[in-house]
Amino acid sequence: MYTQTEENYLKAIFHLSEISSTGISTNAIAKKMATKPSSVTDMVQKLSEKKVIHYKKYQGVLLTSYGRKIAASIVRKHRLWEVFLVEKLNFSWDEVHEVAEQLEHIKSPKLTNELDTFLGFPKQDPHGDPIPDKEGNYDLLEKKLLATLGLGQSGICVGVNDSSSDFLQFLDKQKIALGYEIKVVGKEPFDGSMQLQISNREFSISNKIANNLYIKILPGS
Amino acid sequence: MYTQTEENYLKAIFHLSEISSTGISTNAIAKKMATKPSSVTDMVQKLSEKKVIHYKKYQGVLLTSYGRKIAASIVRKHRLWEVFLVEKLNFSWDEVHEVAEQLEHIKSPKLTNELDTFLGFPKQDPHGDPIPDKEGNYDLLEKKLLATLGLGQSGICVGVNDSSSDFLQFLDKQKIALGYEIKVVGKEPFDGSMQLQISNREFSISNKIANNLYIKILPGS
DNA sequence: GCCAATTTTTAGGCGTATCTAAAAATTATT
DNA sequence: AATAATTTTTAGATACGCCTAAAAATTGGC
Repeated sequence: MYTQTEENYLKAIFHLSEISSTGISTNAIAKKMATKPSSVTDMVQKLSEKKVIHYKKYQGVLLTSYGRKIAASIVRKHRLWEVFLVEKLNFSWDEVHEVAEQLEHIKSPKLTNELDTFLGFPKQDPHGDPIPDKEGNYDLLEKKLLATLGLGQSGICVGVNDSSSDFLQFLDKQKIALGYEIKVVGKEPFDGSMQLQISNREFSISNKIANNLYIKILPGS
Repeated sequence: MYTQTEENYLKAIFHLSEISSTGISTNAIAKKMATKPSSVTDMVQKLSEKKVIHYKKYQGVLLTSYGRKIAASIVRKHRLWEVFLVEKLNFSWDEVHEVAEQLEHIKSPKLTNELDTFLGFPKQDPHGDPIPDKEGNYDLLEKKLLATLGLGQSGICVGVNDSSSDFLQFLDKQKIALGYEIKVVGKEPFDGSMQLQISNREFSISNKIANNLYIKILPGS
């Protein structure tokens, strides 16, 4: 069994591993965990003894396959709870993270799997991130600019390129927000503008807008 | 903010207060928490500094009104989660406690209140214990012998007087179990036997049986 | 390839929550 | 009321997770 702190370190290393494929540095972990590098050294030595990470002095760490499985199960719980909070308890996109950080540490395989069933086996969380299955496997969703999507494709809005207040206010006015599912229902070759559908609402945006919105493609679209 | 351990001590003192109305002894708390009396002394000194209990050396402890409110909010969360687990996630009566012990420490007033709404503002948990409201108020349900119930009254089966295997096997055969709601639909003056209804199933039991089953009366019955 | 800058580790300390063993206070017995 | 039994508290120790300060190893610049 792992303490909440150990689980948080595993999760941090898991997320850092998704970016850099080399060994994860003590400093990188310290930054992510908002602690000091010396504390990280203490913890990675402990995690190494527990065989969940590979660690050699001064060489950074990597998850063992065992450690990766544990980390994935924590991420699975985190994202399932996020879906629950948004879909069943009227939480908004930006309120879920803090609570899910707590709920992800609840230890009960039955709870996790029944929750999964209750929610209808969702494949993505409200931010468009994939939910690992019981074995820890998940689909990597590709992040693209909205402008690159083809007709009929849909995805979840996950970020902006330009964060000027003009642009953010435009998004607000059009009721486009992170976490929304957007479907491309038309593309205008002449000016690159796009016809979009968000929850049965249709409207069009310019090419400039489409080049400033990041989207995660939903599989099978 | 309180640590999980502090919350568990508060809850233990809260439950012990429901029984004995005098000061709660160090030993009683140690027994309930499965720790040593010396550990309890350490903790009650800390809780006393935080003004959640009244404590004078060698004289036991009592919750302050502030402490009682905090304890009630933990019990509220525990029991709401129990309802959730049983009604939404197919947990059985006896599986919920361990998981609820973890879930009760999640800190998010919005979560608690939305959960309450989602569940339709239940007044009892699956064991028939009352769920405190936001202010920490709750109805005390009276525990009675089934034999003392009047015609038309109903309650939740919460315990047995006689735990001989003969008696427990009888309950099993009749499909009577803790947590079940029982309604009295007939009383026979001649031999004191009773006609019961459990989830649309009707059958009768002898007076001897009725004198060995504890029931919590549901308000308004 | 050497020296400086950076990163990482070690050493020693702190607060929490626990324990055991022993001392102090209370309660019960005669 | 004095002593015995019990309860409670204190004292000192341990594991966890964190810190600061200093030492050691690695990396980068010239």
